[in-house]
Amino acid sequence: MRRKMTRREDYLKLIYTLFRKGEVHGADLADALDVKRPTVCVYLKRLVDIGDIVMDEHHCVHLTQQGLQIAESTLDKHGMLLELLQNLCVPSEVAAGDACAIEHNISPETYSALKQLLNERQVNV
Amino acid sequence: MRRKMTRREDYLKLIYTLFRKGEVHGADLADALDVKRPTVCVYLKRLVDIGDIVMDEHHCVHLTQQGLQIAESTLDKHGMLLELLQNLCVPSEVAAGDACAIEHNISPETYSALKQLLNERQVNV
DNA sequence: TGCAGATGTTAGCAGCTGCTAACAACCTTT
DNA sequence: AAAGGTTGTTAGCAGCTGCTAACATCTGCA
Repeated sequence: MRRKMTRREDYLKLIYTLFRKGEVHGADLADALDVKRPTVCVYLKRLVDIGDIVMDEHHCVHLTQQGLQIAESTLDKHGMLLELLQNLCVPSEVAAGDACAIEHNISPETYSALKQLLNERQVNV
Repeated sequence: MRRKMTRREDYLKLIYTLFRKGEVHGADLADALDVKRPTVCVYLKRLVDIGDIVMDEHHCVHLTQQGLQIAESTLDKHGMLLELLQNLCVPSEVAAGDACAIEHNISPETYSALKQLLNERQVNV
């Protein structure tokens, strides 16, 4: 029943975001995810094995095509949920947390339905 | 960030539901949750420790006030999410799965906002 | 050059959730 | 009463995610 993509998606999402601002190191991820460096180090090796990322010679993290696809898909869901909740007047802080928790667990059908709902509401301002 | 109430809420929700139909045994829970009996047995002892349930002399499970409150709250969220998703034309099977995954992770603010949205949509049929 | 601080890595631990194997306890059925 | 089936329980294992302690590596500054 549970999809268990939470950790993987959280890492890839963050790597994608940080990458747009410059090089991505393990310590950056540890700070942003609020976990310790060893935790990140171990899991990054996992992501390399899975094929979501590659490490360059300076220990910088780079997304593969596969990792990029997952990151973008997750960020897309996150953005949609965040906008929708904000549109429904949920405070931004709370909406961000809920979007983050929900994004890993919605089916394509629910995604489409909520996105359409959001579009309708944004038109009817 | 994560609330980690998933397992507890799933058990209590199910116990509540099964209890309305008769006595609740570990084997019933194992069947319904699609896990093995030892898994249920061990976790039921945990729920007793936490104070969510009590076991009677025939090994039947009973919710305490605390467990009842959590079960009802979870079922309430589940029902709201299910109705909302169905209202948005998400197929019932899929909606049920998503409701189950989302129900453990929404803030009171989001709950209220979604419930209000559902009410508005049900009025405007 | 040499030290200090940041970063990466390894080893070992813990809690959660699940499993199988094995045994105990009970109940039916012959 | 013996045999078999269902249920409960215990022990030991595994995978996930996190931690600390300790060590290695690198980098910049004095």
